[in-house]
Parts: sequence; C-alpha cells; structure tokens
Amino acid sequence: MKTGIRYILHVDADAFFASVEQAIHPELKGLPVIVGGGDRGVVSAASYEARRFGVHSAMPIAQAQKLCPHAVFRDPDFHAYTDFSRRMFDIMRNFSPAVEVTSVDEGYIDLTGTLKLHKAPAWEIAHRILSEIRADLDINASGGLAGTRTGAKMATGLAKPNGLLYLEPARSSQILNGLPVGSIPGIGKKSEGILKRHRILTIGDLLAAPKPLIKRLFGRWSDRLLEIASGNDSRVVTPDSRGERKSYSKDRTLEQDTGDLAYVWSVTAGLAEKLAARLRRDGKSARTITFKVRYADFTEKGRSVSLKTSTDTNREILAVLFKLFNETVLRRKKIRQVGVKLSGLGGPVFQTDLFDPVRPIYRDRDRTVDKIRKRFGFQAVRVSSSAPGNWRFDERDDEATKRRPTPKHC
DNA sequence: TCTGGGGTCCTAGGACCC
DNA sequence: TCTGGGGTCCTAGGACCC
Repeated sequence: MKTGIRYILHVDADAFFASVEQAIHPELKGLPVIVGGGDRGVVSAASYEARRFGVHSAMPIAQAQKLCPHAVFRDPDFHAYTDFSRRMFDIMRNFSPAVEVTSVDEGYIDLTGTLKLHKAPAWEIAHRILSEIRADLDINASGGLAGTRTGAKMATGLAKPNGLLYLEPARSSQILNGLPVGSIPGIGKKSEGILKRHRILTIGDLLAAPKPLIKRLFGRWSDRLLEIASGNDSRVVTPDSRGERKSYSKDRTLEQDTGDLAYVWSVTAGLAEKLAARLRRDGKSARTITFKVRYADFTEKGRSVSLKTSTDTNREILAVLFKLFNETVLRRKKIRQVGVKLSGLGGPVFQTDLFDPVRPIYRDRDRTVDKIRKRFGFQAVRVSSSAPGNWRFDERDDEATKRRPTPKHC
C-alpha cells in the first residue's frame, strides 16, 4: 500500500444535460431549461434557473410544468451529451492519464503523480481543469479535491454549483461528520430512512452508533460503510475501470395504460429486436432473457429464463420472450410499462451454430434487417415475427398466473 | 405531483453436485 | 436411520446511481 498524501479530484458537470442545451443554443442561457421527454416522463436535468422554482431531476414532467410553466422543455439529445462528455474527459486527460470515467457527466482524476510535471499545487491544477472545461465547452463543472475518492465526491457535493472545494485531510472528518448520512454514496432514501428511525442523522451519528446495530442493519456492507464514513477509502483511480458490460436492457412506458395485449406485445417485441441488434453489432450473445411488466398501479413483475446455449437471433429471443410475456402478464390489469433485458453475455455464437444449421440463416436475415434499419430507421422494416396476429395469447386466469411456479427449463 | 431509462450490485432460497 | 457442509447456478426482487 502506498503511503503519503494523495490528491484525488472528482469532477462533476453541473446540470449536465441542461447545460449542454444552453451551450448549443445560447439563446437559452439565463432561462429555466428542463430536459426530459414525454408527458409521462420525469426530469432528467434542470438548469439552476429552473431549480429556483423547485424543479429537480427525477420529478415528474407534469409537476415541473406546474412549478415552472414558462420553462423551456427539451427532449434529450444523447448524441450531443456524449460528445460533450468525451470532450470533458479529454481535457482532464491532458493533465494526467489517471482519469476514471464513472458516468457521462462525472469522473475522477488522480493528480498525485503529476504535481511535479505541472509545477503547481494540486489545488491550482484542479482550478485549471475546471476553467478549461468552462472555456472550451461553455458549461460549468464543479470539483472536489481530497485524499480519497469518497472524500473528493462528497466535497464536490458541497462545492456545487460551479465551485471547487479542497477537503484537507486534517479537517476532513470534522467537515464530513456534520453531513447527513444520505450524502454518503450508497446510502439512498431507504437506508437513510432506516437510520433516521434509529436517530442516526449525520455521519458523526453513524460513527458514534454501536457497531452491532450497524451490523444488524446493513449486514456485510456495514464494514465498508463505516470505513467510508470515517474517511478511509483506499480505492484508487483506475483508468478504463469500467469493466465489461453485463447486460442490455430497454424499458418503455406506454403513452396510456392499456390492456391491449397485442399492442403491448408489439412494443415488447420491438424493444427486444433493438436489443438483439445491439448484441449483434457488438459481436455478443446472451443466455438469459428477462421480461418485466409494470401495471397501472405501479406493481411490478419480472420473469427470466436462462437458455442452455447463448443466442443472438431475433427468432430465438422473441420465442422465449413471448413465452415469458404470455405467462407473466395478468389479463385483468392495465399495463403501464414493459421492459426487456438480455444478460449472461458471451462472445459470438459461431461454435454452437455447428449444431444448429438453421441459425446462421436467421442471423443473416437479422443482419440484413439491422442494416436497412440503420439507414432508414427502425420503422423501415416490419419483421413479421413482431407483428401482432402471429402470436396467440392464452386465455388464462390471473389467480393461476400468480401461482404458477417458475418454469424449470425453456 | 403522479412517478423514465440505462445500468450495477446484493441477497435469499432452492436445486444440484461433490 | 439420521445427518453434514460447501460451492455454484438459477430466479426474483430490491436498493442504488446518474
């Protein structure tokens, strides 16, 4: 283990999606901008002008409209956000190769090794990084500088918006102990609620609480949690540490709650075809297929099945998915949202094709469709297998569906 | 007020194998 | 007749993050 003071900077763009919209469309500067799609959607990002009206991310769009009717509402433009994100991290990499991207709008940079090179204290380099982001991208970013990753991240939270805070190791615990437990990364609403019931409100309270209690509440995680809370975090900044992807998923909230199974299935099949196309594009295959439904009353049911061998063809995926769909969906409830997930990922499936001579034929057909759709849009090709009418939904009793045991094999 | 979409990780019980 | 324990895979569901 390396000793000595480390300097880790956490960088987080402010109201990222909204800021990018304002950078691309300067006429939006100074105005409340709210990014988020659809009548039934939620706010993905709200500019600080909009936040003054109480709007915040994850809030239903309908509510945001009431709070701030004069705001500019925009659909998300992910291409633009990805581009700005790449440019932000490129700027950071000019200062050190030790840059770890943790999401589209935030990441870490370890400045410990580059202090000599830049002939300046870490604090000043941090300043320079944020200034360059501001100057080149025309968006604001905030930063937290500390000796640990968690310290840096929490410092950013205190620095926002458009600020930089250095959490000096000597004073760090003094500052952190006063913060609410919910500001610890990994403590969400649920855990915060649980702690609150035990009168544990701040990080200081958490550290002072009897250890067995914390152990009882959080099990295995309690050790990590207490370590983080006390400012001990030995995780280093690792470039490209984002490992292999584990799954592909897509969810769609319908425009209206409905009991029209044929329609809901066509939406579900469309999601699956898009996921399968991504799978083929990335040269991967999946073994586990999951279907998920959310009803109008917000209850959810998921069901998944693992195949004996991986697949990447629409035909196989849709066949399995239909089974799950047919067995899961209650007939008397209105449906709000459906989702599909492909997991248990592996490489391409050539080997197993040896035993299944038809599969390559279907895959060729899929690839042709993928190409046409890439050029002319998803709607350009209607694959007969996803059309309603080709699938038969059982008449089934909802009570029986609820009781149905998990199918062993598929 | 009426609740998105894309992910990751964890837990827990049962099956199955050694 | 009664009684093991560990490891791994599978499914379901939940918490959390941005």
